[in-house]
Amino acid sequence: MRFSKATNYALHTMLALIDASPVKPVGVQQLAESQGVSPTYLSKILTRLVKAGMIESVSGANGGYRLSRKKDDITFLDIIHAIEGNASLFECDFVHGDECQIQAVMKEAEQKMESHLQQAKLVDLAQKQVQA
Amino acid sequence: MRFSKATNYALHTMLALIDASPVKPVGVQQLAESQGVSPTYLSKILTRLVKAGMIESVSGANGGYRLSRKKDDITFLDIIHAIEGNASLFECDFVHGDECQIQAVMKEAEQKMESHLQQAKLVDLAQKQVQA
DNA sequence: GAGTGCTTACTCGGATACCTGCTGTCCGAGTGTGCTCGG
DNA sequence: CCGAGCACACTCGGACAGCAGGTATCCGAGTAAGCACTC
Repeated sequence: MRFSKATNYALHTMLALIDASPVKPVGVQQLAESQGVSPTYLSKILTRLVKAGMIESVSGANGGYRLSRKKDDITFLDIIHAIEGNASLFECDFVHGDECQIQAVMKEAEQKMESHLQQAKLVDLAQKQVQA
Repeated sequence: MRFSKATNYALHTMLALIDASPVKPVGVQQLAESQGVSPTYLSKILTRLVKAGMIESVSGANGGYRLSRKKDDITFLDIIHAIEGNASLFECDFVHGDECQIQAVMKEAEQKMESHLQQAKLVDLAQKQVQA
């Protein structure tokens, strides 16, 4: 169980978009080049972020992607859920009486991680980079 | 990114072994039957737990598996690491200057989850089941 | 009665097959921008 | 000078291929317990 590379691409791309202008969109080619991914593949990933309502795409010449929310609203968890899905990390499909005690513990642990990711905002990292 | 079914099997099997006698081993067939898995597959999973030093196998007639540690020492994290591996959930293989800020946040979140899993012990669940 | 050997029950490990999901590519379609050309 | 039309740059979405890893099965080998049989 690992996070997919797509999640990594998505996080880095969002960070780049936060640093960029909120008005003028950034092209996929430029975003892909800075990460060493193929533009077509990155486009596929960004489509998921668009559907999640985090960014919006501008087609046509000088098109690209830009944020559709305020920077402050974007958490790690939002991006991860948009890419990986909202499904629980652990699912016990056995039929015990009542609920599975093991699953309960796993979900607690998962929520510990998620609460940290929900509190972490990408904009904080962007500011750090600017300061450096 | 999800936990594998093997992890679920391993956790349930360990819980069954904790409830069972610490001396007399439990056969794979019995363990597999209670979870609806094939014995050969479960055997493969348990081999990993053996290599991790959590249980030991007894071959021959009336053989099977039994704990090789004290019940109190067995945490969720031990089992998960034995099955899923110790690798980090998130790896950023890009070459930024210094370390990746994003990866740092992800590792913090991962550690939040792991610390919870390390503190959670299977023996507590076993007791709950006995009480019920 | 004791010891030897056979049968049986069980795990071990490797090899193998299947399938799902991630990763990545290709291509046709749609869309907006800017330029050109004719009136 | 103005507007229509064209070429270009760019994203969108589906279809498709490759690959890795999880899931599961099969089979031969090793091992210990229990029983029978012989001396």
